[in-house]
Amino acid sequence: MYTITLNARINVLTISQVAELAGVSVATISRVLNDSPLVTEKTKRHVQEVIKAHDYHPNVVARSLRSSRSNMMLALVPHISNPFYSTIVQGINEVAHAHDYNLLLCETNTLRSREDVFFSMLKQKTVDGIISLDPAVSRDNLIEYGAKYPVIQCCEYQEALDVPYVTIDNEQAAFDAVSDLLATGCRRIALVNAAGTFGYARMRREGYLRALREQGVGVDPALMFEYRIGEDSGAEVARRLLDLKPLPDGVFFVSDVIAVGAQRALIDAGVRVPEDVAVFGFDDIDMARICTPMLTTVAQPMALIGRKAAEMLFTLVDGKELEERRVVLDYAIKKRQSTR
Amino acid sequence: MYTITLNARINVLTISQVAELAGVSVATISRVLNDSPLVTEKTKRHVQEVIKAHDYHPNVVARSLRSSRSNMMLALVPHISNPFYSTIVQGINEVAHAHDYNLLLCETNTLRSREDVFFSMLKQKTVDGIISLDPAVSRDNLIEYGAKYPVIQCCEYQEALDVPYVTIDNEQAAFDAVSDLLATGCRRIALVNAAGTFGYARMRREGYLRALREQGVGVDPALMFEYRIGEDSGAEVARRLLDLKPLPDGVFFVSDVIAVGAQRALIDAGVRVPEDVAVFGFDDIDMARICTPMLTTVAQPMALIGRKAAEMLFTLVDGKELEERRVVLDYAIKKRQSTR
DNA sequence: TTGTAAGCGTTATCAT
DNA sequence: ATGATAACGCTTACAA
Repeated sequence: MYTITLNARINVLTISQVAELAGVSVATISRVLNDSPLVTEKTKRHVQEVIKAHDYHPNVVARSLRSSRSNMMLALVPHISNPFYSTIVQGINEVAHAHDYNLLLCETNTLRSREDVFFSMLKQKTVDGIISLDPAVSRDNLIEYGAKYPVIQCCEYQEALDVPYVTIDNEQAAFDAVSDLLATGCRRIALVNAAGTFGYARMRREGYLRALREQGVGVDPALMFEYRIGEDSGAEVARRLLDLKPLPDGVFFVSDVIAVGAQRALIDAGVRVPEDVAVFGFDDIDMARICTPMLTTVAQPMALIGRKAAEMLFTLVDGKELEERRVVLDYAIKKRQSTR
Repeated sequence: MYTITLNARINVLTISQVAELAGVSVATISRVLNDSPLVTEKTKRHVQEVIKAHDYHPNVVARSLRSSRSNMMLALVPHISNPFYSTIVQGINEVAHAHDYNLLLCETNTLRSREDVFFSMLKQKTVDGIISLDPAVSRDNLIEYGAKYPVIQCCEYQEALDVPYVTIDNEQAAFDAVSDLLATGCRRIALVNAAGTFGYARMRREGYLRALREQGVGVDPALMFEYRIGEDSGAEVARRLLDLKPLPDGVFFVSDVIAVGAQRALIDAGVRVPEDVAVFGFDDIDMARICTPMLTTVAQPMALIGRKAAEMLFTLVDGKELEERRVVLDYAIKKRQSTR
């Protein structure tokens, strides 16, 4: 005999109530719910009818506790309001929903303590996997959790760690961008880069240096800048650029967000773009096609990157082997008005 | 060879193991964990040391199953990559983290089926509360769930429903914007609005009409447009605007995202802004200060709106009474270059 | 003040 | 093929 206990707040059926309604055991209900082949077609149909008739939905928390599966994945981003990240997240979300998963959105604000909390959710099975978009993510967590749980590095990655990743060829993309700047006559090309602790920043700097070297253009350390993500704005970077005498004739920004802001400030200061200074961005966010002049940039396939990362994560979550542990997607140079 | 071992409980202590390590019962551990006053200072300290020494973290799923509290809240947004929403979400997130809560980010893509799934998480205690940013959210869900669970309407709201909300005075803001357009000489002012099914769209239209009426300017239905959120781009809207003969001398857009895109297309078509057509936006997203000409707009305090909504939600989650169930925050008119 | 034990709603392992 | 029942890890009466 089953006791029927109604939820205090609202009439939410439990599996045992459904069992009683259907005249079978909870085990049978559970089997139908999980598509077990051990149920006759007849009882299966009957149970499904009862479930439908009473609008029963299994309790996901209980299921998660018992089965150690949460149907939830986590995306680690530095700041969600950054359009570069939010577009990738949209791609991740598409795939997550297709797999009947939900996305826990976690902003680290590049704080280590936050990050630790999020990674520990893997142990607890609060989430089944993590996609890290955070370039500041710690090696330790990546090593510790990446070895035991589904973890994918997205965009930023640490090669040595054997944690699967999806990215573009940052060095070559930067090389292409700077080569284009050189080909259109620039000779004093500034580099506005993220912190050198980030792999993508190092690789883009390599590409920048290789392009200069290949054209026999000398490197001027005074032209190489670093900005702090989430702290320095494009306008601030522009001020530092304007202090340069003479002005550079081209600037390669490793982020569109910074590029459009700096370009705006440069123009306000009377600089002509691209006549005085050519501006090259990176990412191809919406703003790049809306600012004036429209920004020449390296287009990253952001939604695709997100979708791919999510698909890789699900392969891991399903306990399968990844065909490619290192996925390098194509980028594209978008020539617009901010360069010659 | 690299294999992911799922369901393997590695290194994860349970409460009973900690109890054994500390030489007390699980109940005592639980009491320490939950700050119960029924534990002596001495045992409390001892237990805390053991917890710290072994890096024990309670399993949140089990806790959630038992206590019907998930420490998770849900934000319902139409599209996360829309900068207006992502900035509000950032505000929500700040408060959530301060309360030791996590944010489940749910994109409805304005799909009813999605929405239903998310609301039903309240029943299951998968989430403790919902903040809806979706203007297309259904009355039914708001009524059904709003009466029984913590639900806050954010920006968009349905007055009649008695579900608490935070917003700005949309009618007055639109009135102010259009009045400014009129004051600077515009007489043929177009309205580019969201679907009339949305409350904020109706209220902004009211403000538009009141401003015209007050200045004795006739209303021309041919100047009133509707775009579909997430489908029509600013460029498409601009095309429809360009079909108008003669062109309007001012346009009031109820969304910056559409305004900056349309302005860009207008300029590309040879229209001078603001000389030929003045452009007024709404929201004050980052792009508004970066596009050329810089966009005159109604600034909504997005991060503040998000924070306020989250605080209200927590009041409800804590079972307390809301001091204000209808919060109307201040907006500000930002005059920039796109109007005269 | 501390311990014992009964759930929370599932899934999975036994029997039958 | 189906049913009874023991976990999953925690909170909380109720006992001691």
